[in-house]
Amino acid sequence: MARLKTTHDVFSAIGEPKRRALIEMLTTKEMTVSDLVDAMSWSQPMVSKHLAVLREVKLVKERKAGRYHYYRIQPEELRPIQEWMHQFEKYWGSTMDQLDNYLNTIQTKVNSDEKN
Amino acid sequence: MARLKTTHDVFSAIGEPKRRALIEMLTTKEMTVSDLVDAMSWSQPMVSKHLAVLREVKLVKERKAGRYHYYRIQPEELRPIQEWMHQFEKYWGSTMDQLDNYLNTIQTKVNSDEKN
DNA sequence: TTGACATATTCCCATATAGGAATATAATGA
DNA sequence: TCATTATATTCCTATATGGGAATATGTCAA
Repeated sequence: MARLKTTHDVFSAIGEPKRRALIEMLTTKEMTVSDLVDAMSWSQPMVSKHLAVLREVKLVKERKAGRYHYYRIQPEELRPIQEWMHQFEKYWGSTMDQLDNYLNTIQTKVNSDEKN
Repeated sequence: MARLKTTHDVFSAIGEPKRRALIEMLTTKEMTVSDLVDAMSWSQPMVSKHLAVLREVKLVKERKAGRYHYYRIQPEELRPIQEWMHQFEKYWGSTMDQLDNYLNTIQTKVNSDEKN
């Protein structure tokens, strides 16, 4: 088969840098499509199409007011990512360096049982 | 243009569920390709090809010992994701304790739903 | 009503997969 | 040397883009 659809899940959806940029832009405020077109300097169809992907995975929510469509982020939908990262945090504590040390320690132990 | 290469960055690389599974499997120990083939029940070329993507974005590191190629996770390469997520933490609370509570709540809810 | 504005969708195309199968490369041991 | 084992790469194909251009849909205002 080919690659997964970008709308398969949140991980796929945020794989595209432009969609991450949209999410960042929407972090603090609700914005219309044309607000986003101005802010990002992309074509209007490009903005609409990336928003459509984010909408499908529910990372953004649309609120229509006449001609204007206001988009806002749905941060709770990012939880799967946070949870996925969380499984690594339980090994590393607060810093990446601690995780490194932890992994080096246990992997050294495992290696004493090595095959060669 | 077409879609970004999966090796474009860490975000693209982990968009594929199988690659996330490999990373999870490598969290606690170094493993050879055949270890991973056995653990995941995928074909050997499939494992090797997904590892190649992870290797290219430096999420895993290879250590060759004779015929065996040991792979280990490079956790510091997950930092871009952690940092990107950090900006949203304020929406659900920044501590892992709160995340734990959230997860426990969900789990409890799921369990009680199953009983009905 | 009608033109202008706001947004979404469709068409087209070049590109990059993911997966299966076959094959290549490399290291080992008898 | 040669068969076996371990891993990587190549070939093939169906599929899904992301971007540009054109167009459709929806809404408002004069």
